[in-house]
Amino acid sequence: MPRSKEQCKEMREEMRSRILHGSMLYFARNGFSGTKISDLAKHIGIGQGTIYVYFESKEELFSEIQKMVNYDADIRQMKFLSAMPISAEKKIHRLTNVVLRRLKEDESFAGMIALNTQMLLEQNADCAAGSTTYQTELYKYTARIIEQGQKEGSAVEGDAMMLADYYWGVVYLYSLKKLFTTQYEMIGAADLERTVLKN
Amino acid sequence: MPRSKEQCKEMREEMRSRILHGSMLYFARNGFSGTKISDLAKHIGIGQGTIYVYFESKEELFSEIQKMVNYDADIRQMKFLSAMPISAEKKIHRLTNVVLRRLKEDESFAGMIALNTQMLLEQNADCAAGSTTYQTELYKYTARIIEQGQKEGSAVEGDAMMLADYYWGVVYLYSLKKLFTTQYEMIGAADLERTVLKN
Amino acid sequence: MPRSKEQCKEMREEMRSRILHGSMLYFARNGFSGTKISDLAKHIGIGQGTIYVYFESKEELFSEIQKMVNYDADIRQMKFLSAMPISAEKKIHRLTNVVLRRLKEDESFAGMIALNTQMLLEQNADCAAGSTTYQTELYKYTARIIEQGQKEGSAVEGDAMMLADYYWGVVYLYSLKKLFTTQYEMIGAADLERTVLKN
Amino acid sequence: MPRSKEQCKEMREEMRSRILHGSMLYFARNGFSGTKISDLAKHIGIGQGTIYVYFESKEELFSEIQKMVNYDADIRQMKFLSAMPISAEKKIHRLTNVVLRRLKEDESFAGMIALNTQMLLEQNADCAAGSTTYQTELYKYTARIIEQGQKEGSAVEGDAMMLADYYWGVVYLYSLKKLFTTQYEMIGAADLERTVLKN
DNA sequence: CATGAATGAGTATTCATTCAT
DNA sequence: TATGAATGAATACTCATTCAT
Repeated sequence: MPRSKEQCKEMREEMRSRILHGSMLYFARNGFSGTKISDLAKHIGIGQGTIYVYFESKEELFSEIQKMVNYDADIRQMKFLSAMPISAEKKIHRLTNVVLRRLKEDESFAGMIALNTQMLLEQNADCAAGSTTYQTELYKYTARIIEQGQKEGSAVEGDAMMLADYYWGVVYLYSLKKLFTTQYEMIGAADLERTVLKN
Repeated sequence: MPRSKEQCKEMREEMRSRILHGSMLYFARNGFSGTKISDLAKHIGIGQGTIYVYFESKEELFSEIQKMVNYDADIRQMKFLSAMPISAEKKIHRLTNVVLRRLKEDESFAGMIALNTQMLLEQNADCAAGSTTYQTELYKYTARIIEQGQKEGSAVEGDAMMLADYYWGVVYLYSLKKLFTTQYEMIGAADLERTVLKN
Repeated sequence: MPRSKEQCKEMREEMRSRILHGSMLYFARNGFSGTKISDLAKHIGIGQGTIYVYFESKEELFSEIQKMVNYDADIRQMKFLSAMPISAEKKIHRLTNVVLRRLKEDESFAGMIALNTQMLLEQNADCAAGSTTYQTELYKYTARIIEQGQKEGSAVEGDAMMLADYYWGVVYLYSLKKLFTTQYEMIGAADLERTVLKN
Repeated sequence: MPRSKEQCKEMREEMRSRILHGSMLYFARNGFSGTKISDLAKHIGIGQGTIYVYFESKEELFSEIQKMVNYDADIRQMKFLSAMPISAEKKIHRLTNVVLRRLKEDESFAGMIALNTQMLLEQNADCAAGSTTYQTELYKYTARIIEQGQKEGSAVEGDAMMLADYYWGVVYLYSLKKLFTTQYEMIGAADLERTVLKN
């Protein structure tokens, strides 16, 4: 018995994660059918077969990536933010700052947003209400903040859910820019906030 | 030879156009690699071989579609609009009304916007300045209107080209909604205009 | 080095034998290409790599199995039996009893017969007279008994070698039944003997 | 519209049949996992893709072959034979003659028998009573003849179904010889009949 | 011209084999 | 020595493209 069970499991977890993370941007950029397993493996720096040690099929890999990008740390933060005892305007400032900073620094964040939003789009097409609670949860808390802002007079009028959708839609838009264009100009906080805030 | 040359040519033109239009939404929805010629042909209601009578390859078909959606009627209108002797605010109102009406009524318009924007995104990635003058022309005239608005005090501050890009980005966003989701809520004129107009 | 060389060698021999025996039925049932090393290892209860410590390749393992099932204890017994000073009928009774008893009790025997016969079949196909002396030796002594029986009037007429082949063919047949079917009815001695004996 | 619908359908039927028949012997000889689609296609003289125009997968092709070799012309003949107003001995003579003649002349017949019997063997293993009514039907009518023979005193004693199984088992045995060996000696009628007939 | 059956290059997936531990 | 994770050559399967009708 060469390696301890624990070491083994750790290694497995690590490789699985490596594949998952290494694939995410690839899928986000090229879509499902535009992504070749052979390219993917080369890009990650592993053999093609290795992918099939960890995932049943290309489809399963993709679906696991979708699950991964759905992870709820963000949701909890949003829930927390929405419940804070500060003005909606401030909340939106904070949210916007966080979002734009991550978008600037972290390509993975852009990939996550892109995959999530695309999932949401395609899933609506299927009318299969599916598992995409992530976005809707995120939207729900964002809408809550917007409603607070509407009461406080800082947010624009209109259906809060739709406005939340608008806000995150614009975030998606600039995620795409981050993913696809090399020389792009990131949106400014003021511009993004204008989707939901007056003035 | 019973039919005249003209009739023949007409028929050819008609079939070509049928393929082009029938493919556009398909490509807009599924992307290049997500679109199978066999599905496409079935969807259009013709044989697979027929496509190859009119187009050299899948790539040529796609590129012809891209050329088609680039057609310059829109550019001329924008040029005309930007040059009109009215306030920028009014111009933006008009533009927005036209855009939203077409988006509501016409799925093809959504497809056009989607394909154009995707082209722009991917092309930047390639750093091949390519043929996408369409968008940039459109953006240029939009930027011109925004600059006018900035002078008049109705438009928000910032780089006009970037704001134009933002405006059309949001239009792209709701084109995607139109294309993918069945039960979607179209953005309102006020929300769209807020990308570039104050208040 | 705590263990003696002998112990070591013994352990090696033991594992080698374990693999050989554990694989035999698997190959007999699923054939060469129907047998996966991974399944085999799982079935034996060892790691895949272990097999390659003892055998160069899947092919070598298979060929070693074929050698093993060819082992000559049986041939010597047959030689001995054929030379005994009793009637051919009695010899065939004895042979049949031994064969049917082993077939009933021992799945490995069925596997051995199956592999041997298949080897014989496929080898003829290759026209490579190969190493399968086993069967032919066995057949030779069986044929000798049959010839004796023909002189004594107890055996049916015809080419003795062909009748031997028939006899063992039927044994192969019921080996397959043993290997593949759970609820099967083993052939009776009288039925088997009728391949070569009158009455 | 180039070809008439009928012509088209005919061509399809013909190619399907060509694949089916061209594959049968290949599968009978090499088994499922020993058969490569690429080899198969080369052997039939068609492109690999063509196979997938007619069959979903290698498995489906194999299962369609199994259905094909199950075809009931034989069953009807057996039913007819078993019901004829002649002695069981004569019936068995006729059956044996027909079977041996076909076995001699027609390799496909050998393939059919081989596939059918293997199916029967493996299916019993699965305990899935499956669709293999063919063999059991055949066995049933054979058993009926044997029972008649037992009453008439020409057939050996014992469970008629088991004897039928024995008879056809021997036919399987010589089918394998036909399929695998080039220089083989076909069993004689008397030898085959001795499985079920006295003397 | 229009078709869809046939094709093979390209892509996904499997599995015998290797190798670090 | 024994292991099982990693590998890539081999294999199954797909799909853009061709071509006979």
